[in-house]
Parts: sequence; structure tokens; C-alpha cells
Amino acid sequence: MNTTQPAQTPASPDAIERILAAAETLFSAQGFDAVSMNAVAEAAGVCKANVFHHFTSKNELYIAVVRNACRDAGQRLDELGSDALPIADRFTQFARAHMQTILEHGQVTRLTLRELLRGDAGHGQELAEKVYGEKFSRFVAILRAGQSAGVLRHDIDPAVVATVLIGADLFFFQARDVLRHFPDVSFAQQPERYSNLVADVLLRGILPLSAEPKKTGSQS
Amino acid sequence: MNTTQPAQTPASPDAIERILAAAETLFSAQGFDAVSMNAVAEAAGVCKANVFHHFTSKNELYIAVVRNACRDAGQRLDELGSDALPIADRFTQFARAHMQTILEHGQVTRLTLRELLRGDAGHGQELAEKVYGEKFSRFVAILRAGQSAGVLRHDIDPAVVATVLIGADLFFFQARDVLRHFPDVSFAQQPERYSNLVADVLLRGILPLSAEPKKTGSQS
DNA sequence: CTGTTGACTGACCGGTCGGTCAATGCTCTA
DNA sequence: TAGAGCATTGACCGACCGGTCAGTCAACAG
Repeated sequence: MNTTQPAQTPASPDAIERILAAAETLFSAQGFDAVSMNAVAEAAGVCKANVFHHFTSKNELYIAVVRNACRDAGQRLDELGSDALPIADRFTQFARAHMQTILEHGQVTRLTLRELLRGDAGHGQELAEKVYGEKFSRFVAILRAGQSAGVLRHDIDPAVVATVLIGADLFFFQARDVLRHFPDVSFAQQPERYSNLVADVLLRGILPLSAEPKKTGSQS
Repeated sequence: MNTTQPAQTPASPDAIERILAAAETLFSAQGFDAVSMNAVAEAAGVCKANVFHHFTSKNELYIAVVRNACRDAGQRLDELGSDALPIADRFTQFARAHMQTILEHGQVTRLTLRELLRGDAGHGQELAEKVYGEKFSRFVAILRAGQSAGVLRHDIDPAVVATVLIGADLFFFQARDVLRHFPDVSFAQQPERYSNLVADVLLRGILPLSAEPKKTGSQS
């Protein structure tokens, strides 16, 4: 007789989640090598041997953390449907959503960047490919649709645009604290404003394009 | 009586350089924590104690490596003078030079990116600020000059353009191996072509800007 | 020759690492 | 009540870590 759950394992799933949460925090903050299993266990409030009971090795725990963390990321990107909007607004909207996702899931972002920097055997590199590949393909598809509709230049590579946008956002995320000290930078602490500025540059370029169109408004 | 140098230390500077070179290779490839002083010593062909004889601690060795490595980077950027060239060509030239610098000094780039990802106490963060700040300011100055000359849009933030370009290049550098597996990406192994494409997008934007200007050539 | 200096080494230190293992609960079944 | 099954634990292991130390050796100075 149980309320709802059989409670066969009174604290075990709780422990697993606590371990994963603690490991995610520590790994994203300090990196793989700098985090000891003892530290994970202590932060999770369990014994170290218990961590090894649930996860075969440190590597498996790390992979589980990455996998678990990536699952939640990149969902906000789905809210940008609204095919009715003009392409420029959709683009700006996507840029802003992407930046928001990066900032809100800072731990996952850091984790992924660390994984990118490893590149050794490709532990979670497959993860990065899968997760980022999803975002990437979706964004490229939007751009391609814009090209087909004639509202985007035909002679650009959508994948380049996507790469530039993602790179610009990730670099902003990584280098905020450094950029803050550059005298030319005024947006280091205003990610939303940065997103808008980036989207503007990517949309219209930096050349006045023969005759400067002045303020053309947004569209049509 | 000596030729030129007293040669008081016949092999010592050689050893120091070998240690620094080995440490740079290892640190950039595996990161700070994953590299042991024993590995550095072995790769340098000296005893571990000798490494500690020349460098007080592992941290000091790491800082020396970063400092030594950063000194050489960012020199190729000086060759982009040629004020006579039109702004579009200068921009493309800078973008290509920046990418070349990143790729040629791959170890330093990786080292700097790792340093960015740490962010803790800011060991080499000052280094990153100094080195990257130099490139950054120089590039921003070029863009500002272009604005003053009226050949660049006035309503853009040059620092944003610089950030986007640097971020796009660094992300390309980090994620080449991942991007290679994306079906939409055709430039993962052609950094020069990627540079040109990025420069083109940044210069002209992705919007056709009312009437598509067709192939405008490079410049009047 | 003797004395000094500094590069260099092998052996070693305390400590921490990832990982193992036997034993102890605790819950559910019968 | 007996016991199967799993979560949990403390004690423990060998390996390796960053760092130290006493001492060797070659090159100079006097």
C-alpha cells in the first residue's frame, strides 16, 4: 500500500538526481579534471562509493551529466514559430532567443564549450553534434526558406550565417568579463542589446551599399 | 676570454626553452590540470626536479608559458596597413589575417580559450585582455576610420562588428571537427573560404536591401 | 690547487586521486 | 520470521600528484 509511488528506493532516485546536479555544477564550474569524485559525493550529500554504485566511472558520470544537461537546452528555440513575421523580425527573434538560451543554461554552455575544447576522443562531442546540430539545422532551414521566398540574398551560405551568429553569441558568453574592460565595448553587460546589434549587422551589413538607404524602417 | 657569451650555463637556457616548448604543447593540448610536471619534464628531456629548479611552481610555469606564447601572436595583424585599399578589401584582408593568425598559432589560441573558460582568478586573463585588446582596438580603429570617411554605415557599433568577427573565427576554430559533420556545412575544412564568406556577409548583410544590387563587383 | 656557483638528478615526502569491496541497513515479499 | 534485493557506507588499495631534498657534476675565480 503506497500513496502513489512504490517507494522501493526511498532515497535512491533522489540521490541520483542530487549526484547529477552536484556534478553538473562542479563540472561546469571547474572542468573535468579539477573535480574529484569525493567532491561530487560530498556536494551531493552521499558517500563516494555510492556515486560509483550509480555510475560506473568518472567518465560515465561526466557523460551522463552532459547528456542530462543538454536534454533541456535548446527548447526555447521552438517558440520562434510565427511564420507570419517578416524574415528580419524572425531573424532578430532567433538571435535573441539563442542568446537567452545560452545565458539561462550557462552551466550547459560552459560544459559544451569545455567539451569542444577537448576534442580528444569525442566523449560528448557526439552530444554536441546532436544538440547543436539540431539548432543549427533548424536555423539554416529558416534562412533557406527566406532565400526561397526571395527575401534573403541568394548568394550567401545560410550555414555561414548560422555559424557566425552562434560563434558571436558563444564568444560573447565566454569573453564577457574580458570585453567589459575594453574601452570600445559598451554592450558587455547588455546581452539583449548585443543580440539586437548583431542581428542588425548581419541583416543589413556594414556597408552603406552604394547609396545609403537612410532609415528604411524595418521592412515593407 | 670568450667568443661572445661567457657560456656560464652551457645547456641551461636550452633546457628552459625545451621545458617551455614542451609545456606549451602539453598545456594547449590537454589543459592545466591534465598535464603533470612529470610529463612536462619527460617531454623536455629533463628531470622533474629540474623543472622546479627553473620554475617555482606548476602555476608559475603555466603563466610563463602563456606569457611566452602570447608574445609572438598577433604580429601578422600588423601587415594589413595599406590604407590605400578600399575599406571592403581591408576588411576582408583583416578577416583573413585574423583567421590565419588563429590557425597558425593554434596552441596559443587553445591556451587562450582555455584561459577564457577558467575565468577564476584571472591568471592569464590579464594576458588575454592585453593581447586581444590590442588586436581589438586596432580593428575598431580601422572601422571607425571607415565610418568617418563615410564608407561605412554610421549607425553601427564597430566594437560589435569586431566581436562578431573574432567570435565567428574562434568558434570556427573550436568547432571545426563538429561542424564538419553537419550536412549544411561545406566550409569546415576551408578556413580561407569561410573567412571570405564571413567578410562578405558582414560587409553586405544578408538582406537584399530593397532592390538587390546584383553583383556590384567589389567597389567602384 | 681550492672554493664557489648553479644546472641537474634520483629518491623520496605527504596527500589525493579513481576505483574496489565487504558489510550494513532498509524495504518489500512471502 | 525469514530472506531476497538494492541503496548506502567506511575502510581500503595502488597509482600518481606537486613539491622537496641531499647530493653530483662541470665550469669558472682566486
